[in-house]
Amino acid sequence: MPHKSDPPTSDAAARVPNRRVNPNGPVTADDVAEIAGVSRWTVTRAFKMNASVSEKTRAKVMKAAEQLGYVPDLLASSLASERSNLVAVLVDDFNNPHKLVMLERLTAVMRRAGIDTLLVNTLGTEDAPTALLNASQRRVDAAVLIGVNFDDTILHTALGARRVKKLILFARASGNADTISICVDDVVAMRSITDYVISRGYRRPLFLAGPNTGSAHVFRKETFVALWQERFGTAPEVADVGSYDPTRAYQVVTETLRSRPRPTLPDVIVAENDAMAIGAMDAVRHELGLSVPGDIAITGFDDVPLAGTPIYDLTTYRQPMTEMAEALVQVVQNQRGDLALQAFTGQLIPRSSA
Amino acid sequence: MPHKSDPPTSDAAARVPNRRVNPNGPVTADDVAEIAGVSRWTVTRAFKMNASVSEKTRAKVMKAAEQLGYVPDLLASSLASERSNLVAVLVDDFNNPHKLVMLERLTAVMRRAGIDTLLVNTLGTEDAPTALLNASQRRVDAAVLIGVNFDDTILHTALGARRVKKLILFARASGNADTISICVDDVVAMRSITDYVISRGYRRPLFLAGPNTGSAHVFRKETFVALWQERFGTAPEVADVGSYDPTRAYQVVTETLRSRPRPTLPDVIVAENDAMAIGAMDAVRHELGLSVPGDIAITGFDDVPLAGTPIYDLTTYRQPMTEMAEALVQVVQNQRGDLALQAFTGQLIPRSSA
DNA sequence: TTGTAAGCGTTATCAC
DNA sequence: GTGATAACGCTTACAA
Repeated sequence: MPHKSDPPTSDAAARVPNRRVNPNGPVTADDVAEIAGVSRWTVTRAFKMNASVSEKTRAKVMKAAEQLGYVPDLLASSLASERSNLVAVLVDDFNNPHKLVMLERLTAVMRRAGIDTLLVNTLGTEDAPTALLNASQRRVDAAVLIGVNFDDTILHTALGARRVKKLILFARASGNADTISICVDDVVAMRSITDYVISRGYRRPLFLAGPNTGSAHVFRKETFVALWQERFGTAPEVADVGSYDPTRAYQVVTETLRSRPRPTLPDVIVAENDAMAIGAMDAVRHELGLSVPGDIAITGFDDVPLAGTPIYDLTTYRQPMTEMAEALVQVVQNQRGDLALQAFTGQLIPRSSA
Repeated sequence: MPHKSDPPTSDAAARVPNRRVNPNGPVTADDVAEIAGVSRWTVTRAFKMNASVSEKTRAKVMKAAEQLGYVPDLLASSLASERSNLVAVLVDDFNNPHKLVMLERLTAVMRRAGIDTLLVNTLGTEDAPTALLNASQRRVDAAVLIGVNFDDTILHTALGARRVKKLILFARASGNADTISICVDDVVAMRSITDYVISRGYRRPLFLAGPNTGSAHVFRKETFVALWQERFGTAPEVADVGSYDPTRAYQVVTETLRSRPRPTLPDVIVAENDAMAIGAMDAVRHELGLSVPGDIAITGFDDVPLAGTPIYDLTTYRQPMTEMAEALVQVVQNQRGDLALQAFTGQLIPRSSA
C-alpha cells in the first residue's frame, strides 16, 4: 500500500483523520462531529429534513454547529450526490421588462424551495448551446429557457449526450414533444382577449405579431386570426414586428398607418405583448397624433409594470407567474415530471386603453 | 487495512483505478487520460490556458476529449481549488428596469471572463444576510450587491467569519471603508447635470430624492443641493419619494405641485434616477396637464431604455456599465483588489425633456 | 513537460 | 438510530 506509507510531514497528528490541522480553516462537518461527539454522517443527517436522527442528537449537533459557525458546503454536497439544487435560467432578451418580472418570481419561488439560480446570458442566439453546455458543467438540475429566440430543437441537438437533466421552456410553448413547457394556454388567453375586443365593438383590428421563432413559439397570432376568421369570415390585418422591441413596434405602426386615410385605419391594435403595445401606443399618440382608445384602442399581453401606469393604462392579459414558478419547482424536484406541457390560465386585465 | 479487503463485487476490474466501471456514466478526465494515453493531470492541464503542456500533447488530449464528449466538471474543480469562478449577484429591487440593464451587462462581461452568475433574490431587506450566507455555501468568489436597500454594515456583521471572500457594491458608493465599491462618481455626475440645468436657464428646481439608505448611498441629492447653494446662495426645493418607484414619484409630484399657483411651480424637476423622472413626467403631463419641457423640464439618471423613446426623450446621465462590469471582473480575479472605491465617469445624455 | 499521491467536504452503501 | 469506508472529479504539491 504505497499511499499508506509514512508521510514526510513532521507532525503525526496531521495524519489522524477527523482532526483539524488548521483550526482557522473552513469549518467542516468533521469539526462539528468532533465537538458534538458523533460521526460526520450524523452531522449531515441532522441538517436534512427527513433524516432518521433522534431529536436529542440533532439538538446536540445543531448546538455544536452554531457554536462553530458551520453550514453545509453545497458544492461538496452537489459533487457527492445526484442533486445540485441549482437551476440555470437562460435569457437571451434583456430588452423586455417582463423578463425582470419573470426573474423576480422565478428566483423568489425557487429560493424558498432551496433552489439556487444560475443566471446565464446567452449573448445572442448562436451562443445558446454553448451557454447550455456551460451550465451543464455546473451540474444544474435543470435548464430553464425564458428567452424568445431559442430553438429548442437546436438545443436538443447541441445537448446530445450532455448531462443537462431537464430542459424546460418557461412562458413559452414548445413544438418539441420531449421538451417540458410551462406556460399559459395561448388559445384560452387569446380567446378572452378576442371576445373582449369584439364585445367592445371593435371591428377593424390590426394584429401586431412578434418574432417567428422555430419551436419555442407563442400561438397568439394564429389563434387571433383563426378566431376572427371564424367569427366574421374575414382575416384580420396583421403586421409583423419581428421582435419584441417597443422601438420596432413604434416604427412598424408608424410606417403601416402613417399615410392611411382615416376611415381605413384600424379601430383596435391587438399586440402580441405589452412591449409592442406600448411602442404602438406611443406611435399612435406621438406620430399619428391620434388618441387612445378614442381613435385607436390597444391591447397587450403580460401586464408589465408600465402597463398599469396612468399614461398607458393598458388592457392586457396577466400570466399567473407565481403558480407557474411553483410548477417549475415541482418539475425540477421530480414531483411532476410526467407532464410535458403545463398550460395555465391567466386573466384579462381590462383598463382604459381598449 | 480492513477497507482494502476483498470487495463483494464479482468483477475485479471494478477495483482497478483509472478504469471505468460504467461506460455510460459521465465522462471524466480519467477516461480522456486513458484514451489519450496520458495522466489525468495532463488532461486537466490541457484545458487550462497557461498550463505548461506541449502542443502535441494538448492536441492529443483535445482529440480524445472531443471524441468522448468530455468537458471539465466545474463543481469538482471548485471543490478542489480555491476559486469557483462563481459570483453571487444579490438583488432586492426588481422594480427598477435599470436592474435589467445592469444584469445584462454584468452577466455578459462575466461570462466572457469565464465567471458564472448566481442570481440571488433577497426577498426583502431583512433577508439579505441569509441570502448572502446561502451564496457562501456555494463558495462564490464574490458577492455583488446591486440593490438599493442593502446596509453593508449589517451585511458585514452578518457575514462575520463566513467565507464570502469579497463583498462588492455595484453602482452604489459605500460609506464602509472595507467594502469595495464600483460606481460612477456622483459628484462629477451631478455637477454635469447641474451645470446643464443652469446653462439652460432653469432657476426653480425641484429635486426628487430616492430612498435614504444607510451606507449604500448615492450622494446625488447632497451634491445637487450643495452645488445649487454654492451657485445661487439658496437651497433648492427637495421632495422625498422614499423609493425608486415611478408610481410613488407620480404621487409625490402630483401631491407636491397640484394646488400650487403657476408662478410658484418649479421650472425643472431633477430626479435622482430615470424611474422617478418617468413617474414625474407622467404626473406633470397627466395630472397637472402641463407640457415637458415647456412648462416643467425634467432630468433623470441611468438612461434606461425607456428614456430614449420619443415619448419621454429624457435628458439623463449614462453610467459606463460595460467598463464598470469589466472592473468588477478584475476585482473578482484579484487584479485590482487594492482599490476600495472605483469611481467612474459617465456622460450626460441631453435630450428634449430639459 | 509529465506523472503520482493526497486531499477538497460532502453523500452512498452497508454494516452494527 | 448511528458509524465506517468508499466514492464524487478535480487540484495541489511534489517528484520524476
